[in-house]
Amino acid sequence: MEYSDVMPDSPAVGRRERKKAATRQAIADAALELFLEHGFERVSVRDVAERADVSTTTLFAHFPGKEALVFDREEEVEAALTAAVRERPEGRSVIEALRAHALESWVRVVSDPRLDQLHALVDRTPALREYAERMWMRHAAALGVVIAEELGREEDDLECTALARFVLEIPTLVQGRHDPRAAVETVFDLLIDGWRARLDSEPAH
Amino acid sequence: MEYSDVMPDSPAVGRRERKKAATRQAIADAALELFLEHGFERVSVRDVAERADVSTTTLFAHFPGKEALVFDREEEVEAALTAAVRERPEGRSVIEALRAHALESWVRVVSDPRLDQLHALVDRTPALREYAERMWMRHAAALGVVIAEELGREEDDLECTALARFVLEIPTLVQGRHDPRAAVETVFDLLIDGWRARLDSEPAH
DNA sequence: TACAAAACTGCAACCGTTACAGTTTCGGTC
DNA sequence: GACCGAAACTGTAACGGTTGCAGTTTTGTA
Repeated sequence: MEYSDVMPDSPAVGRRERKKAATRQAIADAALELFLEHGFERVSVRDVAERADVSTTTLFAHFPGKEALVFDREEEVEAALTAAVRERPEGRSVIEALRAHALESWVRVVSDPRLDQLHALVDRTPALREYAERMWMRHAAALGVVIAEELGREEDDLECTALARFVLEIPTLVQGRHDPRAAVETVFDLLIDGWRARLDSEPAH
Repeated sequence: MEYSDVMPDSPAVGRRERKKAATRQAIADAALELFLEHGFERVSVRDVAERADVSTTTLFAHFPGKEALVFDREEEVEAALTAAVRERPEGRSVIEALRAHALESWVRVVSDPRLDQLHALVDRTPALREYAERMWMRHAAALGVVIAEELGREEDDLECTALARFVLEIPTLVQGRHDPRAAVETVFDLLIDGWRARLDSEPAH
């Protein structure tokens, strides 16, 4: 029995991992700061590394590329997505769960000014928009698998993977519309009609 | 009245444009040749320029980037796509026209060995696959507009733009399945159910 | 024939990214 | 508590895509 077993609250992680996390955070902070101030394209990774007081080599040891400096925390997004499906309330269909999740999480009225700034930055930077879309669509695989699991289908079931991809298209589709909530609802209505009596054919849960 | 007006058959284009086109073709040919022989990543744009006997500056005057060397002729693809909708046989719905087009053009049993090689090259090169998908999805805007026109909707009608994007997802969705034709049919069935009585509500043509 | 635009050139530079070879720091082990 | 191997970090140098620039050649046209 060891100390970390007795005190699970305190960081079970040693100095090493803490320092690593600190470095990563310093880099991300420096990047965001510089990007917001001067724009993404006008800041070089060398600038970021300098500001974070690390070598560019170290920077790339923590982030796979320049764009990734902005999109930290992608795993959390995917986790929330799959959780929304997996832990949906009893009796609610998969699509309804996704609709609820979309309305809650994607169309939020942004209040946090930091997130707001970040969103504006991504919005005005084509390279970041493209990167964001690529990252986003990579969740399709995971989402498709979860949906298939929940419905007792094969992992690569076409209807499930299609549903996953189509749902993930929604943010792109409704972006920039005057009434995003209504737009989300409309698209989900389309999907529900298409998948009606197909996804229900197998009992959920 | 000028010579070119009397002889519309003969190239109305002068030596200048002809040479320009020749240069472009030489570059594209050199690129494809080298890429097929050594692989995309192991050939530099400087190599391509050298083989085509032009400067790299000239190369980038003709193509916006390395990947674009492979994807010539994207306008033609988009033209075929919109034409499939616009010039569909009398009485056939937009979705049906797209389904037919998809089955004809996207699931072709490739016989041309050149196209086959090229497809294999793209398939085995992640950078090219991503680029191809990005290019492909850019057609969504044009397709959405055409669909909206055909149905007498607003240009940015949500249901039309959504349909366009979903249809263009299909190649990605059915890629690598044992029966692509059946997969295409399945997805179109889903879409038809979703859009039934929505797109028909406005008379086409 | 003369002139302006367009195509092309060579070169140098910037930037993202990686390889490399070495140093420091840390965690666990005898 | 010294020791060892792994992991984090460093600086430098390079590679490859891309662009800017200043100058040369080619071409259409007045």
